Amino acid sequence: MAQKRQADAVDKILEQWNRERPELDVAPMGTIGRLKRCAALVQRRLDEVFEAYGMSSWEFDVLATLRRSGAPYRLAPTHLFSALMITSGTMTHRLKGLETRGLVQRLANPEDARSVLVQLTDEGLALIDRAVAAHVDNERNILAPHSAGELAALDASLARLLAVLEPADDGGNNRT
Amino acid sequence: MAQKRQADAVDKILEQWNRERPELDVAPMGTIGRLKRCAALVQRRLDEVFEAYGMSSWEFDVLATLRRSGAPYRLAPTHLFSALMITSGTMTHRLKGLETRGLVQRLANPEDARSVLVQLTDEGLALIDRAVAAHVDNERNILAPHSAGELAALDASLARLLAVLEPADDGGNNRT
DNA sequence: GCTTATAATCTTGAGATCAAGATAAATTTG
DNA sequence: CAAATTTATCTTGATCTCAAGATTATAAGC
Repeated sequence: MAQKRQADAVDKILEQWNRERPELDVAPMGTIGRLKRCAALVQRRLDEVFEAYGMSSWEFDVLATLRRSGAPYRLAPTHLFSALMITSGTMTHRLKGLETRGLVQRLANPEDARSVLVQLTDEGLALIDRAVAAHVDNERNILAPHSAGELAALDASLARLLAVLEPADDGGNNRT
Repeated sequence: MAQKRQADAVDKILEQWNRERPELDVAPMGTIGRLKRCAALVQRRLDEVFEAYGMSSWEFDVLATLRRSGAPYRLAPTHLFSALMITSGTMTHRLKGLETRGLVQRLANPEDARSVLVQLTDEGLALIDRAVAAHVDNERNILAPHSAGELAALDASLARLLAVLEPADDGGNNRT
């Protein structure tokens, strides 16, 4: 048997349910509870670096999506909100803020007058290029306590879970 | 070597970064990206059941915390917002809504006039007792495509990650 | 070329959340 | 016991988000 690990916050929740509702098999709560809790705690650590670069998590997400699309760092809002799993209205709001800060600019799309193209400004490009390096370092630090083998196992497990969750996802945030 | 799995949305993001910033080792982005994406996709699935019971995710969380504390299903707001990783102001707002719906009631604490005790009403107890059973079933269905061995590996990996993340967490949402 | 349907973006209104601080009670210190 | 500190909750103001629908442009059918 594997070494018994110390009880964490999720184990305590499961114990409570076992006492109160012993007829329920709450094992799935453990796995999903840990998933959610890990994600929330990791997000807090990520936010620390974003704050150091004067941006919020959502600003990083938008700028990074434009940056990794490659020169000329230009995408339609529809592409952006689909990729980021948010609604079109939220995207409008985000772009307004980023444009006010001078990090992106909106250009008319010569091929489709309904749409618009969002492009990183020089300033936006410089900011995200610095921030993303610090961000990956931060992520590496967060994972640093784990061995390479542990990380490979975690990544493989999450990839299998994602493979099951993702096809069912229609990206259904689009508002038309 | 393990069988090569099909590329998922996160793999595509990593490929883009490798092309644009080949000097960065973005492997940590893969693991953390999958963690966040799995958590977001799972949340959507969970919300479907909450909606079927006329509640939102946060309402479920508060009622479930009270329920699993055991009879008389009564906790102080401080305990609740600490357990739920939210601020005190958010808790006040949540309790107002739940009290308006008649699912909880607020009682004066005879032992400490600064504080208040929140208790499930009969209606709140009946609702959460039905909802939690459906919720666990839903979680079981979400994980059903995976073998017992896969689930054990996922749970063990997440537990190790959580063990590293959790001690560093001071639960620092309290406003005083 | 009209008419209808589809598509892309933006607007509006409501709700959730946080940070900061206000209020008030209990506790500690001298 | 009075003052200062700590503790528990609530209030305020700002921001983010979504759902629904308005606006405008393109595409398809006839």
